[in-house]
This record gives sequence, C-alpha cells and structure tokens, in this order.
Amino acid sequence: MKISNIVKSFIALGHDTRLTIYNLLVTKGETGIPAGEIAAELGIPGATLSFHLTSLSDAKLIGSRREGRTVYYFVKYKRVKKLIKYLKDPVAATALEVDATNETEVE
Amino acid sequence: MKISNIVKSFIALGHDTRLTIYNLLVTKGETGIPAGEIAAELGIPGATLSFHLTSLSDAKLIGSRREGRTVYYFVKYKRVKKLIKYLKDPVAATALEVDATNETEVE
DNA sequence: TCTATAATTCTATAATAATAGAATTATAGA
DNA sequence: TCTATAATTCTATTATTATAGAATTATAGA
Repeated sequence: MKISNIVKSFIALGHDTRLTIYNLLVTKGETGIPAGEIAAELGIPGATLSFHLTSLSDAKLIGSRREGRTVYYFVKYKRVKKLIKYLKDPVAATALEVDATNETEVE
Repeated sequence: MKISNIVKSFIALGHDTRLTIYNLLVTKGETGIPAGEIAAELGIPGATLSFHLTSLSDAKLIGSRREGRTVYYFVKYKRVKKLIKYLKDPVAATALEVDATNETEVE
C-alpha cells in the first residue's frame, strides 16, 4: 500500500456524509445495503450518493455487488485493518509496504 | 467525542503533507520537533506548514510546546487511540461518546 | 531598546471537492 | 420490445482547501 492509498482512505473517511455511510454499512454486515436505501436513509440525491460511494470504493473501504437492478454496498475490513495498523505504527506499516510489493492477498 | 471531531481527525490525516508530518512526529517521540525543522525536512514554506499544523492541532492529533523562540510539535496519542477504537467499532465508539460526556480525561 | 530569528497570521490566488439536476445505462417484468 | 425502476455518469455551479509571499508577533541576546 502506497502512502497515497492511505491518504485516499483518510480522505474518504474525512467527510460527514461518507463517515455516516461507513457507519451504516458497518451495521449491515456482509450482506450490505442497496444504494437506494442509503440515499433514503441519509436523505440525499442519488447522484450525490454515487459521488461519495466512488470515494469510499476507490479507497477500497467498501465493495459492491449487483443483484438485478439493485447494487449492494458493504464494508471491506481488509483496508480498515490496514488503517488501524498504520495509525498504530506508521513507520512499520510503511516499511511493510515496501517489503510486501508482490504479496498475494485475500480481500 | 462528537462525530464531527472524528471527521476532523480523518480530514487532518487525509492529506499527503499532513500525513508526512504525522509520520515524522511519530519518529520524534515525546520531545517532538521544532516547526522550522519540519518545514526544512519537508521543503515547504513556513506559512504552508503552519496551515497544516493548525489542521492537525485542531483535530487534537498533535500538540505543541514553546521553548524560547522555538515551538515543538509532538503527537498526541489519545486522539489516535480514539480513531483506532472508532475504526474497530464505530457504533460502540459513538455510543460511548454519548455516555462519556462528562468524563474526566488525561491528555 | 535594537536586531536577528522562529513562527504565525493575513491576504490573494489557484486548485480541488461537493452538490444535484439532467441524461444515460442496466436490468426486470409485462 | 416497451415500460418502470435502480443506479451511475455527465455537467455546470458553488463551496471549500491549499498555497505561499508579505506582514506581524514573540522571544533571545547584545
């Protein structure tokens, strides 16, 4: 993970709407929740929601899965764990990245 | 801690220059490092540095102490720990906040 | 008090992010 | 294929952040 990906993740969490989305998804577990329900819950237009979902997705903090016309969004804990590791020891986390360039990982 | 303070903290960490400052301060321990040295290390003007230090300070991620003409900056781990707690369980961390409104805390 | 140094604040400008209506794409069911 | 629904992308506009020179503030030492 490059520094810029960590920055991207913090940027994603550094917005009221996006942190609220993150909170909501945490309560919904693996199944996740349809985009439309998120928009309804937060009371924001779909276009605005998509903008924020893209930020969280690009940061790999969330993932999505289509079922028919519905797209479910869910939290991806792998990246969350990396952020925790980074906060605990940024030096070690950054060093690890350099070593782990070719590591095979599970999402 | 209100949600907005958490957002403020993530915003503070969500910038390349500020995350680099955070990294640097982590390596400097309790003593910290003078503002001038940070500016020199990062190769940025003092005015720009101050702007970013204000963001990190407002988020309570760092603290400062004046010694003569020199101002030392250092990491404040209390807030870092709260962020880690928040990432691990945002629901619990938010609930705790409501309960802990009058709690007496040590920085 | 005068001068030099360290840092911050002020200010204008440039760059980036957020918002949301309109248009588009994807899919289900008739 | 036609229509309705779910979601995303496009686009223009607004709002916020970042940048850094110039001015200011704070302090040390002469």
